[in-house]
Amino acid sequence: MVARMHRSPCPRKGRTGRPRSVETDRAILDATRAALVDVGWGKLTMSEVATRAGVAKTTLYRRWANKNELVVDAVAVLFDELELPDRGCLQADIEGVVLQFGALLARPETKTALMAVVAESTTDDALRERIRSAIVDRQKRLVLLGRERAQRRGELPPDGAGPEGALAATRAVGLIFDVIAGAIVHRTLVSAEPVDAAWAHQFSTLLLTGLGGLG
Amino acid sequence: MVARMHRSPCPRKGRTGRPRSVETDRAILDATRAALVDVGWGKLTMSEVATRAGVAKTTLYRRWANKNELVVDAVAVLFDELELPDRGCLQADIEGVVLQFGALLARPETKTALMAVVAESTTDDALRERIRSAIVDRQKRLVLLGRERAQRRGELPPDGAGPEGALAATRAVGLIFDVIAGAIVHRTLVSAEPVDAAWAHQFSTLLLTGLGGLG
Amino acid sequence: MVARMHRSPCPRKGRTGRPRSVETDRAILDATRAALVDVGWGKLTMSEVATRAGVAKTTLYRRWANKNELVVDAVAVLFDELELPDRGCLQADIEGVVLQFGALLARPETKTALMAVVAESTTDDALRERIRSAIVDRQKRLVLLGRERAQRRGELPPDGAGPEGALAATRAVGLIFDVIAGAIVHRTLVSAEPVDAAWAHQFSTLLLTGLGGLG
Amino acid sequence: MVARMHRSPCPRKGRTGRPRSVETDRAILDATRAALVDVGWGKLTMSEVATRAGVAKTTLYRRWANKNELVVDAVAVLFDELELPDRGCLQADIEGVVLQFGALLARPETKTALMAVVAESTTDDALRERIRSAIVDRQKRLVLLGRERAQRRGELPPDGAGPEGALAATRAVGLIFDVIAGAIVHRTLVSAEPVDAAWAHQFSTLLLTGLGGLG
DNA sequence: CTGTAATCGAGACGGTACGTCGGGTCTTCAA
DNA sequence: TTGAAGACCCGACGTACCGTCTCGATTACAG
Repeated sequence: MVARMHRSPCPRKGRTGRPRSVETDRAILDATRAALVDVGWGKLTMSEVATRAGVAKTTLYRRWANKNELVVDAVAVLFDELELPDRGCLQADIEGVVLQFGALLARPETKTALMAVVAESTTDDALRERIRSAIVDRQKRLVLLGRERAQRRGELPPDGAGPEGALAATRAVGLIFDVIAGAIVHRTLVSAEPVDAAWAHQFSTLLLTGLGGLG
Repeated sequence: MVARMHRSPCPRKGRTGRPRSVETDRAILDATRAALVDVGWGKLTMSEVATRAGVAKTTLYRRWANKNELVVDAVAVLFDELELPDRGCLQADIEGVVLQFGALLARPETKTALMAVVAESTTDDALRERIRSAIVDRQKRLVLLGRERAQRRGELPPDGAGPEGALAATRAVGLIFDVIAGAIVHRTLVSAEPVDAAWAHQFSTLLLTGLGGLG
Repeated sequence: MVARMHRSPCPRKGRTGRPRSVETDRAILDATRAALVDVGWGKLTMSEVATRAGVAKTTLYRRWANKNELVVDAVAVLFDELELPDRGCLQADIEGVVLQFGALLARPETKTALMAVVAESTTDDALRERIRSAIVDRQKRLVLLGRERAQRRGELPPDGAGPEGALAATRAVGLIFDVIAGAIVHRTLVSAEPVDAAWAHQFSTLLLTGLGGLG
Repeated sequence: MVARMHRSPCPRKGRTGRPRSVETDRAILDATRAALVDVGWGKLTMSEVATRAGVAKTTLYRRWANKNELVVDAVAVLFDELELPDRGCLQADIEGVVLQFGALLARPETKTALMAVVAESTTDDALRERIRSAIVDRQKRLVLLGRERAQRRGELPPDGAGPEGALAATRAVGLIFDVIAGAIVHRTLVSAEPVDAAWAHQFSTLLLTGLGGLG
């Protein structure tokens, strides 16, 4: 385990020396997103980000070990927007979150960066962990919440009792999450087609009633 | 439109001079995959590929315009393995293809490269087109085939008549493809968990019966 | 002209606030010389000096405007050792001072730093002035003293009378200084050979009797 | 001993690959001297040299390991100008070469760079060797030539016979070289005064007749 | 004593240059 | 014309120092 001094300045009491500027933090993340919009992930450079943020390259590297980690943090805050307002029934809830996530992925900064860092994470465990905690968990929470709400409404059967019931519930949440998020990502990035109301409706129908329901 | 002399050696009749070695082609693609396994997409370099293939960089660039296109071709051939043997019922067919695609994505060269080039394709139309023709269409074909087979078996309702029926069918195939491929990619790369028989079964059940069926 | 607050703490009367530590001054100059010995001029850094002196970089810059000036002062004190004991005759006096200066230049901190700051001084007038007052004048004084002593002994003709006599004397001192100091510096740094008793004798002979005396 | 691939491409017969451009060599050295004139040694950067030469930084580093070695080579060619025309008598010969060398050192590119690389050479043996072969030996040759000519004229006693005679001659040449070159360097750089005809005359007189002759 | 005004250690900061690396092109020679 | 070798231009990398700055914590001397 490397002695990571990056991130989390963690303003300890006995801290000496000049403290890190919090404005600088924000300026850098904002600049990163702006640069992603303009030049995309592939052409994104640390120098460019530094220049846009009005900051020295050194300052970037003091906080983030590399481009990947910076971008994860820059993009992560966008996922805080995601919410799950109660629209009365499960299908409406699903369509709502699908549209929200679709809109988020339609933004150029997300589109170009998200899969890139995921690809990098296949050979970088620290990065994968950062993605999980900064992005994935934020999304999974919504699936959990929606499922519980539907169970309260009686739209979905309650979790089985005992430990194996809890395990099955966890598995189900994982599966549903992969299906929903995966489908949206795939349509947006691979198929390159928009996640609109029509698609969201068709998708939610499939999810609720299975393949037979599509006809 | 750039004057693409790349790819498609297309052995024209009146072609003069020394012909390109086909062994060289294979050696390069093999070296590319081997390098992907060892260093991942992020650290992959053209020089490295050239060295491994025992070939000069010039030779690479004579055949592929850039790193992205080379990698797409190197990975694309792996997708030729995918088949859809008739296992008797729709659910078994789905589970079979899910496991096949899961196994393919479990290979490090696919895992690290696929999403990387997809990410690049968000800012490179030529690359997106190459991905579509070399990879996506190969997969979509399987969805189409499986659906037709299930319709012949009576497991799924037949396409509606007339042009709007055909359109609905196309939409359905697109949706199903995004759901299946998206779920597998997401589980493998983002959730970083294996696509095994249990998961394949649970997923196919969800797909066939909808959320309610999970309980 | 910049408002130089550097150097010369000059304990003014009405001075309030915490006074500068004099021990710190010494510690810094010692650390500078030690660092020069270890890493040479080219690799010398202010941070390194600060660390060795157990002092913050700020403290250095409060006292010296830059690396050059610090090094000049650090090296200058070494030139205070130079003396001109009366050895009875001019040649012995010359050989004595030549050996002293040779020994001084043989020290690694002097060797590596002296010509470096001289080189810098070609594009920095303030630095040249500092070198002149801190180093050059200390040496020139010896030439002046030796010449006067030799004139008293009758080994050299007295200065001519009147203003043009004084001018000629000044010119002669400058010339002699350049010849002696230059020869020693050149032998040490460029020819990279030692200034030992034999060389000192041969050199003093040349100086006293001219080229013909070498045979 | 490091495997130095720098310099001396040494166009071997069986050489493959694109050969190094000789024009590039010249362009770089010219650019180096021009940059020295404009910004001085201290502010000289490899990037600046590369830009001026219309060349990539990589190309510089392929040929020279660092700034010091590049500058030595760039300055060295200037020393090829030095000659020793026969002016009839020893004193005139000396004054001629003194003025030539003085003029050379008065050029800003020489002034700022020469002592800088000499200073660096105190902690870099490879650099010292390069300086010796590229610069020092070119100058020493002139001393040797002048001495022989004066001996033929009868202005200086001939070398003693036998091996100890040869040794003494070598020592004398070394001494004379250090005295002449050292005096000129010292006057130019340290005393910062010009080497003009008057000084050259006074200096040559001192060299020929000794200190007594100055009166 | 107590406030004021400096000093001090620590370290963040904006810069500038470093020396290296990789991408993609071009040049030479041999096959 | 292909192909190997490698020079070349370009641009980004991540690091190292520079000299400045902002902190909080110490001092001395003045009132």
